[in-house]
Amino acid sequence: MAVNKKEVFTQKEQELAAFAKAMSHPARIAILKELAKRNECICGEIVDVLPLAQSTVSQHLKELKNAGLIDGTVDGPRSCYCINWKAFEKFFAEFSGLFTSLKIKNEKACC
Amino acid sequence: MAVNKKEVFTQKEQELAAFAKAMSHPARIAILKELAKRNECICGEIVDVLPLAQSTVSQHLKELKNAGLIDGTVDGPRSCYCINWKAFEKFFAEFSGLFTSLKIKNEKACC
DNA sequence: TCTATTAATCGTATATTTGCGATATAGGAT
DNA sequence: ATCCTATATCGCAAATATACGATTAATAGA
Repeated sequence: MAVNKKEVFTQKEQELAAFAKAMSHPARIAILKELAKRNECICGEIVDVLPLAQSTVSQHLKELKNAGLIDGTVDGPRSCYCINWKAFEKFFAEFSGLFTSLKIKNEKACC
Repeated sequence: MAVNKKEVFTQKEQELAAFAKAMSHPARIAILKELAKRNECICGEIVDVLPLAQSTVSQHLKELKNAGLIDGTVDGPRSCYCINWKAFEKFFAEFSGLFTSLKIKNEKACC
């Protein structure tokens, strides 16, 4: 029975996992690239660039937004998405921190 | 219907997503921490430390192994897991590279 | 040889993710 | 007011992930 056991882990572990999860689909990585490529926020073109249906892209955008990696403002007929650099950098810094702390703990080679 | 569309993205995007996916569960992050903590590879204790059933831990270990993040050698009754630092560093470097390239492309603030 | 121990694998139940078409919504243009 | 365009949301189907107990496999020790 797939009871969700995620809450038994530390807050930090959950945060890092959530960040990784947001990045865990090639479509979302492609979306982030597209968002970064354009300076202005005319973001409707993402649908044209990606080989996915409009509704699917919209869903991926929503997930990125829920994860806090991007901001989006609905503006009636069109909407505007862009990367939330502050949040993104924070997540990335945490992620780097994890990596570094793992390495420090493991100076001795093992296998 | 949920046809797997991952292959329409670039190799790199798929690799990065796969790495992120491996890190996208708090249990797997906790496992990596435990593996890093111990210098020797007596890794049966991971099951004791984590609040999960033995079979579940085994499954997470398998996924980390499939992703290439850890090595594991079965040794009869007990088995030995440890982080594959070479691969891990490679993945992390790629991930950092993505982050950096996103930032470079987006010097101008947008929203 | 028999038994205990350790860990992988199988089977199963449930939850979540992915994807799409259809529909709803919300402004802009005519 | 009516139509057009761009997006979000809904409903559904299929695939994957998560979790566990039971079983199997493999070896170490009595």
